[in-house]
Amino acid sequence: MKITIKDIAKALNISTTTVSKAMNDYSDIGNETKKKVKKYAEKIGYEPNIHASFLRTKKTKLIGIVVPNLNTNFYSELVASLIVRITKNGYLPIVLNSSESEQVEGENLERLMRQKVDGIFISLTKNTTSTDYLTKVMSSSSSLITFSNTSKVITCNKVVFNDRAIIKRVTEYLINKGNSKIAFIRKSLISQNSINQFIGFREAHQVNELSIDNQRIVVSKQGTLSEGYRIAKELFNSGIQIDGFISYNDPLAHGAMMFYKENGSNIPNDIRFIGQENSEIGTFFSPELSSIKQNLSLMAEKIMHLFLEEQAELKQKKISSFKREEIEAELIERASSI
Amino acid sequence: MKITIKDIAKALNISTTTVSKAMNDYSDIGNETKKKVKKYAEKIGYEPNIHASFLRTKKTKLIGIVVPNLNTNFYSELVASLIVRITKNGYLPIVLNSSESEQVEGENLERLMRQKVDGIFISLTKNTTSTDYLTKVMSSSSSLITFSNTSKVITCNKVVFNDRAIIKRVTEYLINKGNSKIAFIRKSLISQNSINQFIGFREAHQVNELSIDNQRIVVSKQGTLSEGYRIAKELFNSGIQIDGFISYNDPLAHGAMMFYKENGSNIPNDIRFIGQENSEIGTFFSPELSSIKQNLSLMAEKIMHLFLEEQAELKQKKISSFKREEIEAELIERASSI
DNA sequence: ATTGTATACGAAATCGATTTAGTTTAATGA
DNA sequence: TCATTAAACTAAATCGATTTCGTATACAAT
Repeated sequence: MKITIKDIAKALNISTTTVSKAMNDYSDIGNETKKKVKKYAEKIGYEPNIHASFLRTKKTKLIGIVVPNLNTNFYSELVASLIVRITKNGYLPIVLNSSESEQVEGENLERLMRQKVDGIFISLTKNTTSTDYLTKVMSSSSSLITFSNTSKVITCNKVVFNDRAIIKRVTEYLINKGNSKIAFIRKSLISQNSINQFIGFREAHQVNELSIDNQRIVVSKQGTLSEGYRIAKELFNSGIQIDGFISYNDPLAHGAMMFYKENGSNIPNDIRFIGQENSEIGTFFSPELSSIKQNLSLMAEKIMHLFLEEQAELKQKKISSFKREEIEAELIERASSI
Repeated sequence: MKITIKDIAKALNISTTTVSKAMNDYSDIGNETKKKVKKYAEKIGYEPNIHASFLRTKKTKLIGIVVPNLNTNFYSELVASLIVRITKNGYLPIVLNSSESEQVEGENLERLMRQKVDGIFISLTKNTTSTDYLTKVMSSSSSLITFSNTSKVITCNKVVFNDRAIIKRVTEYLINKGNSKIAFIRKSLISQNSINQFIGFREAHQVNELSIDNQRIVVSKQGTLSEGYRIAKELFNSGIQIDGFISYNDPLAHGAMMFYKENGSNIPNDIRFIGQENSEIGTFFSPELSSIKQNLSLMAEKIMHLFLEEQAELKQKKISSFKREEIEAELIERASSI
């Protein structure tokens, strides 16, 4: 709240215009002057007032991040990874959490648009169906990048994992080991993320001419250890036999594995288990859990790259087309599925 | 980037001054006019440009949150809780992660000061020793609130758990059950948080005229399941006997418990275990883990309250004194320590 | 009739930068 | 020599609000 370009101008006996231009490397300012200004600015600790410059440039150097549930390993790690990249590039992240509520998600987007952030990175909640707010963002001044869980309907920049392909691959991997009664635990019936995974699951069955029993397809909202245990118990008590188990995270697989272990099943011979997110808990208890590992750091990298690319194109007034990046996830094979 | 007070002024045939004053409920504007202005503003979807108003008011309606490690259940839940309160009160959170690096922490504080946020909520890394940056913040325009892990040296608003008292209570609880060789796993030797806990641990021993064997005091950086297991193994292999175990989180206690279970120890009869953070993993495996539960939501509430209080006082130009809030943590007693 | 006092409103300055549209000076070219 | 051009700089407008200081009107009090 102290030092302004006026102070520099006065001290160096030049105009504020020159100071501003020198700081921003305009070509019509002499090199000598530039050096002089920058040196003096550095010396007295001048820092441009971002809010003042916004009025003319319309750039806030702010990026909004919206996630469905910050309080999960997956998203807290992904957000942490994004924060690093955002700050490294001179931006600041406004982080908002939708708590899996479509309404809160909409409010969050409105808040960010009101703040006139330069970009919005969003992963949708598993319940989101409407794309009204996203469309609003598209026609606002903030550039939009959807990631992880996005929408098929809207046309915009997207960075996703190869959900369909990896689940297809993993399912076939189980089928090839002789498993034909595979349980599949999904996050929701609506989210694109989950739909893609299920398509992969289905394709693997089709290719191998196996049918899917819908009784083995379960939606789990909590995604906790205890829910995994409960789901396994219910399958068992209902007499629904399984010889394979794929879930959308590790705690679910682990909880289910606990139940079947207690029940005398031999893992992996009787049932093979595969989780996702490759968390520590998977590696710690016996047998170690196979898990699909998503490279969160790479996803963060791609998101930031896409954003910076778009900013550069905007500057040159090029019309940029929307891109879709797909990131390879991989199976970490451990004792639970060998 | 569209509708401004000018548009409203023109449409209603009044001055921009009147519009601005009406929107901000100045007393020298008639009620009729206020209603008219607000109604029209609502109708055309006017929203004040925050950056423009900053120039005069010096208020950004931005709050910075700095945590040592976002990628933990503890902090991601606490941050999520803070975000809710911050947005509910018309502010927006800039979330930064220090990754347990004192240097990054300093950079984060500088970024937030440059952005001229109205407030900074920070929990220090476990390595932070210098308070230079905090002092800088104190003399800046942002009001500072330190929480969870703060510094003894600096004078500012603080919201902490009753670390000393709860650990003293829990330690005495074990002592009263006949345990005298209690292992204590701490986060660091430097952080105030950890120091306070250790003081409580020591006091409990002093009151009960027991001595502490330093070999049973271990610093764990990772705080993971596997590290808990490893620590237990090392204690055992070094011939250091224990009959109680208190750690700064649940995975550590759980990992250690696993080792001793494998080793034929009877829990809780031979060794009693107490973790912290009351996570799901603690309740799931047998025996269920006793854990100290911190009310993160209440902490978030207190932090926000302190901030709003200070803002109100600033407005009235009252000199506010610094407050220190202490939040009660409680022991959730389960099978591992009965 | 004159003064005083609320009440309701507005002109213009201001916050701290950027940017447009010149201006000055010196060098170049025909 | 005179017109051009390039390089280096600046005055002033601008972004979109807030705030200070004044003014006009109506009404009550003296």
